[in-house]
Amino acid sequence: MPNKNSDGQDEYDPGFVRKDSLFDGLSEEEKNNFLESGKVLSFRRGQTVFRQGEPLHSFYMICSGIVQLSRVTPNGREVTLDILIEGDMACAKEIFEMRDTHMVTASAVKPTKIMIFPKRWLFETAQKNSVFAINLLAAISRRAQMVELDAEHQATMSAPQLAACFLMHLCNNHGFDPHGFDLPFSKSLIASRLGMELETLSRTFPVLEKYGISIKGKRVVLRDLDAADKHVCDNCSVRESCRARLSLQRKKDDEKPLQSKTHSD
Amino acid sequence: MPNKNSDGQDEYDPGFVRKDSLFDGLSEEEKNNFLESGKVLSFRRGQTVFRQGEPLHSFYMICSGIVQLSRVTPNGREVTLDILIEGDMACAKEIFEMRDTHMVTASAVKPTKIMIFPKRWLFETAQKNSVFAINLLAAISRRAQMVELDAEHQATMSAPQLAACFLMHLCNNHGFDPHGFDLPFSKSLIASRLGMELETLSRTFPVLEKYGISIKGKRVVLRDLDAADKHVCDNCSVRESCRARLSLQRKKDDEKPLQSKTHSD
DNA sequence: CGTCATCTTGAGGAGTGTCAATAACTGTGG
DNA sequence: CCACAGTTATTGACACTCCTCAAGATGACG
Repeated sequence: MPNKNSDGQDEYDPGFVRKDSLFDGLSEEEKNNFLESGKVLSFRRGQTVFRQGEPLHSFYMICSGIVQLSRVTPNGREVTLDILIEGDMACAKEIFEMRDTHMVTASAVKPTKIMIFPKRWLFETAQKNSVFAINLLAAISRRAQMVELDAEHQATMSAPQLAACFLMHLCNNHGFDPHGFDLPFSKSLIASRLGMELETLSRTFPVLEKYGISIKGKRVVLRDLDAADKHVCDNCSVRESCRARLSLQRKKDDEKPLQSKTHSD
Repeated sequence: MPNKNSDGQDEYDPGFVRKDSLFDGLSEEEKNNFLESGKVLSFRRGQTVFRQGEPLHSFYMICSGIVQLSRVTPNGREVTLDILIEGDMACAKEIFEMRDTHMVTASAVKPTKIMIFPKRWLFETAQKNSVFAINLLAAISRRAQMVELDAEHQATMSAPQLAACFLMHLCNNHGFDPHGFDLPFSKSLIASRLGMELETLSRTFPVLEKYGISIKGKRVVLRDLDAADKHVCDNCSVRESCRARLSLQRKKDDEKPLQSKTHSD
């Protein structure tokens, strides 16, 4: 259970600020100054962070946990647009688009801590601090590029390819060991994220064995990244990242044979 | 044929700077100052502006004409990611992502003029001028939102719905008269943009009659926007825009019965 | 050990992709 | 103005992928 301070909000742990963050290139002082504008809230598994159509007040950064971004389309279908993890941000797009309502619904997939900033803060900081503005541009651009690549995948890849690609990315983004890791969320969520039905996803798993990927229950093993690569996207260059991690892992294994980074939860 | 000045580049006509442009909120002086950093080049129908994989040097703004952005996927399939028109920009994403090569290929679909800025210029201007930076953030955010909505459509809509939605957007974006306009580019391009085969697109047209949309050759008539709306996306709120244009058109028709804005070429 | 949620497996059908033949349009040269 | 070739689009037949509905299987947890 998280500690609460006098305001009733959780104390924050700035450790989540990693990756290619908005605070890159800022002094520790500036960074901490910025972080004080936000407050950290905790969400239970299944709890809604914000809902599609509600007024948009804040900018969000995920400190820990997992958040599903979804939309209910006019036809009544639910689509998962993204699955956010530690270090990801939400609603920057909408804020700079000057929208006043949320386009998507965000809900915690597991216990999650989120840092929340007033949207005015984001806007004004981008105006005042050019380093921050450039970081924001980079982050939003990166995200836009990912979405575009995603759309390309949907258009050109089969269900098994999509699944393989997703698993490799997952391994990469979460820092899992390709030799074996457990899915951090349900297969239904994955299927929804990939724009396919759960049944279709299930049926891809036997096929993926051929690509050197095996799934038994929640357990995933990426055995042969080369084989996988033949059937999946080069663009993502996941293989390279995964392989880098693999050899890193091997070195670590040599040094401390007992260490396992699989469950970082 | 465009005039050439002493540098061999075409003279520019800043009239293309419309829409929710990067120069919003800047003084005429600043704006013109900025425009002087760019030069306008002309491209023939079919000519390549830049190619996927080539080094990325510039930021682009379309002055007139139509540009197809496409990618060849690792499987060898070509996907059309976007179709740019007057006022659209290209490569901002890639520049702020710090990429050094082009992700996509751009080619002129018809005779096209493009204003070209050094990528350093874009970067430095965003750093120096906070209004410009915010405009950039807005533009990239808007684009990202569109791509996301597009992906949602691909995932949830049938081929006829996609086609109907595309035609309504087309009418809207190009400022055509819903009562009747000619497609400004080939149906193959549209099919490729919608991630479907030309044959599939062709087969949607008879179906679209039911939705109040008729296509005969290049001629398109959006007869019943309400009927179309029932079968297409609410999100896009194309109907509203089209309807606004419809009543605008009616007023114009009342005033000057002979005017026709269909062929703006 | 039963209950609930999550997942797997099966059978059938709708929607698209593929291949191939035909038709319409576009521009060129006689 | 017409015949011609080249491009672009339509139409048909068939195969394949994925969705839908339905029935089990597995796993988590009290």
